[in-house]
Amino acid sequence: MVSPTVLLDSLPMSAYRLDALPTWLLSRSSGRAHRLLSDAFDAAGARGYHYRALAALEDLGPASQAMLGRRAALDRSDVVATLAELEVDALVERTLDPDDGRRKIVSITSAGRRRLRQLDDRVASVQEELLAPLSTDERAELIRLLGAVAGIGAGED
Amino acid sequence: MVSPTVLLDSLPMSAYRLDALPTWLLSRSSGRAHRLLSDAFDAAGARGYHYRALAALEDLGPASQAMLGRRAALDRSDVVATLAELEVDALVERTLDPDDGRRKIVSITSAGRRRLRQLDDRVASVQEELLAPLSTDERAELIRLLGAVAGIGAGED
DNA sequence: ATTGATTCGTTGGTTGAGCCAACGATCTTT
DNA sequence: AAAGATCGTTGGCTCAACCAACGAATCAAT
Repeated sequence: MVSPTVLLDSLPMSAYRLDALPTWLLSRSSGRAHRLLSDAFDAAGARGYHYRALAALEDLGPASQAMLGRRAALDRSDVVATLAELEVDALVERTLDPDDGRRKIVSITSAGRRRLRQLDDRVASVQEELLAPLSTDERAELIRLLGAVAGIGAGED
Repeated sequence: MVSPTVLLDSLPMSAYRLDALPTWLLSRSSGRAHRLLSDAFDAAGARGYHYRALAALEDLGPASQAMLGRRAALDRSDVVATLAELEVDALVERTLDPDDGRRKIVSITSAGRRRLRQLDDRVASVQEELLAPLSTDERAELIRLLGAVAGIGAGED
């Protein structure tokens, strides 16, 4: 364990210590992102969980609810509720897994794909608005650094 | 308004679209940061609001509750509750502002400063753990980029 | 083959951060 | 003097995230 004061001393100084604190900056920018996304989603009558589920589903292909939950970072119980909502509009389908009686295989429907494309557009607009202060290179760098911090691609199944 | 598809096309590709989405990466890393901080704080019998208030107070010097709330991004009502909790342990003091009957001037006490130093150590450890995958240069760059995205230093009073 | 552990979907919760509305009191603006 | 803004305070609300427990099904290990 490195001495706790080492990092802060090497950080850019500000009149206000919070403004140089990575966790604080993360919290603030994530909060802003969340606000923008929320607005965009409920202007479309959707919620964040819907997008995460649909996007993960199209990427995964037909998958069990448990797999879907892992991929979209949704608790099992939240997957249940989310899928129930998506099923109302026939955006997803559930069938029993013939090879494993515990599982249900979830698939995105063509209506779901259409819906996902709508939401993708709105989500892309939010990225644009959020990253407006950054150049193209800076955006790519930010994504790379955040990926490392978030532990993406660092072997979870 | 830029076409929504422009950004995503210029982004690094991943097998899973969420993993290339800035808002998603922000949410994930912020979530991880929040979890680490929460654990650190309640191992010390504190909460995030306490640290934010104490840190902002030491930086600001004696300040009104409204000013404190703006600086620490706390709602007025949350400032009230937080200060009440801090006052129990005499970490802050409140006096009426002689120049403005609406205001109360809040000051951090020496006990508050001692407490803040404890929490600062724990917070620094969390930064270290969170940023472990990054080099020193990368950490500085991440802070810079997040500052821009969060709109820090972009003129709020 | 039976037992023990694990996984799956589901139900029914809890927590905490972030807000919002409204109020009386006080200041500021006109 | 009147109208509007700001202050601290009370009492709420929402939503993302998470947890515990359950019966059913599967898997692992003897």
